[in-house]
Amino acid sequence: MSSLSREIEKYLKTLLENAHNGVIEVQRSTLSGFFECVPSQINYVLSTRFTPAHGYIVETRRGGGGYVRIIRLNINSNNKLKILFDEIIGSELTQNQSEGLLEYLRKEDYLTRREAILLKNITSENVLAGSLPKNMDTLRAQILQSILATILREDI
Amino acid sequence: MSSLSREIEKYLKTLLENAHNGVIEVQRSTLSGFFECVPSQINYVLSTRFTPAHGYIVETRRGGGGYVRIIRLNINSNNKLKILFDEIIGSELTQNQSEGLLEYLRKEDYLTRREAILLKNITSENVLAGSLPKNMDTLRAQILQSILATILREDI
DNA sequence: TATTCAATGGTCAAGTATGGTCAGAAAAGA
DNA sequence: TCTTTTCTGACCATACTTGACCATTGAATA
Repeated sequence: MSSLSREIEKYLKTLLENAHNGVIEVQRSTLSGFFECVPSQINYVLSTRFTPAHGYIVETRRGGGGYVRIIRLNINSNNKLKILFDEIIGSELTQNQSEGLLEYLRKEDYLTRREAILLKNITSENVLAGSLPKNMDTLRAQILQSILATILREDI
Repeated sequence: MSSLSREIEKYLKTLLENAHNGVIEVQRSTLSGFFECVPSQINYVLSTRFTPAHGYIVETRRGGGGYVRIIRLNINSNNKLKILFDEIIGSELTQNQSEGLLEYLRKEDYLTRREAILLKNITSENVLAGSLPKNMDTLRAQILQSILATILREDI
């Protein structure tokens, strides 16, 4: 059972796929009308799935003729990779953010599908389990275990 | 008399049999409703019968539209990996050991050269730095940093 | 020009829908 | 009986949805 947010996300990403320059413009009210939800639902989707960490920038404008513009970042054109790198140094990333970033790197073909899955699993809660492991060697074992499990998967 | 846990286990494994790619998705609440038990019973079954050691990976998501995804591992054809896997469970690995293991996986063509490098860097002392990071989000940032650094390398 | 106001979009907190954890009770097995 | 496994329920964490109220913009109007 997919959530509304996921539907809206999918819809927007389809629009972006079909846009030649990786930019789309929509109206918040129109979108929310289409999906029969409150307008702020759109904001929720944007703020959880179209952040810079996910590889997107959102620009908006209020008032008459207002709009929501979603821009998919393209690494090649503006050295985004190095910028990302700098931004991430010394920072913290939630699972959602790191997942988004890996997905982005995948989409930009900096990672293969398998690489992305490997890395996503490693940075997931299950591996970096809720509580911090006692020491680095334990953590390493958990990571290697995750790697082996991924290699063993039938569906990739 | 078969226990409820065994029933649930059997049920899930039947579903997996009928799934094409060894992956199924269920909802915890639906399942517990079906078997008329408390939701946490499902967790019990998952954690006692669908662990990586048993040949399964479980991925979950909370919140609206949440799910429990069970992925069957392909252990039949890969005895060597399975043995390795069992050895690692609950153990600890020094950097040297994990590097050796990755090297082995590379040599046996379970990993590409690039994958091996990515993973080796992640499990190196520099990333999983001597002292444990303050929290998971910090650790994730360190890992992503390492990934980006590897991607940026021109020699692979 | 200054003011007003309709048309947009933004924020935030509360409510709902999932799933997770853990400790102790109950049941089963040795 | 003693131990292990199973079951239960109270409490927790995360993700999604909704609605009341706020802010900005541009066009119409005074």
